[in-house]
Amino acid sequence: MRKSKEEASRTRERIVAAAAAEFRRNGIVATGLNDLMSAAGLTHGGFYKHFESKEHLVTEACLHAVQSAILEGLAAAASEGSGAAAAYLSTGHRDNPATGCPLSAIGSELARSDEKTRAVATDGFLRLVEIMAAQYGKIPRAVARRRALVAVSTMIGALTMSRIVTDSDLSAEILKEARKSLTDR
Amino acid sequence: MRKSKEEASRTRERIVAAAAAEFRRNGIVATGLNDLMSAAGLTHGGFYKHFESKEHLVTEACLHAVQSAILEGLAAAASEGSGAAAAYLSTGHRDNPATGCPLSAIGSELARSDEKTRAVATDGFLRLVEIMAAQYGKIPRAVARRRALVAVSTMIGALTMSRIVTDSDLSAEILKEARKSLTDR
DNA sequence: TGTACATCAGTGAACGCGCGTTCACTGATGTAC
DNA sequence: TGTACATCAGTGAACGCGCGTTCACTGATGTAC
Repeated sequence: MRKSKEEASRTRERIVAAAAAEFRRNGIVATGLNDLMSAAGLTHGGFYKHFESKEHLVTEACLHAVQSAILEGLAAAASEGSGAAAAYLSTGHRDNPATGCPLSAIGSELARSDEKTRAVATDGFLRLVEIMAAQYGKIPRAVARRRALVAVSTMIGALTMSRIVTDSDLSAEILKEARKSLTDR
Repeated sequence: MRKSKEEASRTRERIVAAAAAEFRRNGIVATGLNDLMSAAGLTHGGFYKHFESKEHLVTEACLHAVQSAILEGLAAAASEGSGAAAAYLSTGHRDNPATGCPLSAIGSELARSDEKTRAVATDGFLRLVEIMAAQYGKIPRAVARRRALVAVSTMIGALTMSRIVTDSDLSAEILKEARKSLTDR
């Protein structure tokens, strides 16, 4: 039953993609390797042919999530004139954590993850900061960066809260007010 | 071994307090009832004399966390002139999630909790919003509320990120910039 | 007020279950000659 | 190029463990007379 190198690396990629989605959907701790491997169309036994441990997969899944989420964020920011903040603070993003920003979807779990995973998350955060800073036009780089640091914090906090809150009007209001405060300048 | 009503209700309170701390320290899913009962100085068997299920305890622990965190936040905001934002965005708060705001400590897990728990979290969020709004002086109530909605989102996002980030300078910078942007007005 | 009985807080063993991880096995792929 | 052998991706059963939950039991507390 050995698979070709090419097919094996595609399998590995499928596991990482499934993990990136499931972790964001259900949380890291709450997602079992069994569910994960089933989601990737495999049996659980083969997991350790690809990864040393669940912890290692978490790091890779986080990297995958950051990269795909950033790519979509960039695309949205480039195509619309409304910018990255509006795309980030949309109800579409709120309602689809599995394909969205991991900093919002699993933020409090990332804070308890190992150094490597947190380094990957840090990198993703800084890329988001740069995307925001790049939108501020002709102000000094350092000033734009500082403003973007706060803007991205607002985005992450607002999206997280919009998912917690039980009142759907309040949820929409949080997103709207955050959007307004980040785009009215 | 029956205990008096009074002692029993003190025991119950001890379990809730231990849960509130442990959930914020280690996360909800990652905290077992066994650890929790030990932390409260009991054996695990007695848990169901006080609570219907872990889920019910989560709701109560969240309420406890919200109330005590708010009380401390209020005290800090009242005593210092620097305001609630400065207290919230301090390194002391960042380094002690077990006694801090649950929205930052377990935000992404709260988003996946049941309706009741999320209602408690919503209430806590709105109280934080009111505390912030009350600091804005003589602007219309609705305007202050909208501004506070964004301010609290920024506080939650910035504190969460300051705990994720692997670079301690960056962590401090996130807190500092968020503090500046919320107090320089 | 004192006595007899019911209640129930807390203990500790046990339940089934799913977790992360390991392992013997299969058989197609890759490699060496 | 063809053949023989080693490699290893994936399977499925099994490992020990801790999870949330249940239960029989103990004995002090609460209650009824």
